[in-house]
Amino acid sequence: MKVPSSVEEAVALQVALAPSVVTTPPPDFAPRTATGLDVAYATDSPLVAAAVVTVEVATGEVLESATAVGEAGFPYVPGLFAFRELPTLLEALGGLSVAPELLVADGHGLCHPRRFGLACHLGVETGLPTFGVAKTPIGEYEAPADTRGARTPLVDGGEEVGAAVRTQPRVKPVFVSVGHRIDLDTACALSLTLAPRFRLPETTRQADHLSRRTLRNHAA
DNA sequence: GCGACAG
DNA sequence: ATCTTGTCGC
Repeated sequence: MKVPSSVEEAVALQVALAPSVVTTPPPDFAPRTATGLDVAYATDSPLVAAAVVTVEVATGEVLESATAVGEAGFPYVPGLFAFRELPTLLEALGGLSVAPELLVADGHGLCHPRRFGLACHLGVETGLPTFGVAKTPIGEYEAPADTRGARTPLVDGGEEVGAAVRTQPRVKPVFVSVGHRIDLDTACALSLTLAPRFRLPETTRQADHLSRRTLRNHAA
């Protein structure tokens, strides 16, 4: 993947790619597995560790994982942070022996100023159904009822760009949005299925742990 | 000008 | 994102 050399170039790339996002799932889409992705950053170096973990949707059991270590070749700019993680994430994905059926990104998809967040970019780049689960919202929303499964619209610029989903009672909701080749209802349903016990889906939890462990091992 | 701003 | 101890709860 080619990393833009300027903010202007990065924005232009997002604007150019955004129209290729598909907001409809494949026919009879019922993934048996889901692959979570996350990246850990080093404190005092440009090193990043990416981890991808494939779990069985029905049980949460880990089936396979892969990692990659690289460098963040782009500064952190809100709205452009995908460019920091994408190259290393794609490299890690290449390490899997079984092709993913569905990607679950750690961040937003259509909930993005140009409707092309990390989850969209990952989806368009790989061609795979993808959605994003973020821990922090962009836009406005009303607090969902305090019941697992409760959901309210996430609105940005007058558009519904995602949903606040309560995966656990008395716990802050997560923010789900479409990445590619999926619809919001399916993404919300899968988010719930993948988070039977904790706030975040098992996919991102596993990927988060593995990326941190990979970064530590790399230092040592 | 000042604060906000996924990870 | 990352820097960090103890503490409450299952």
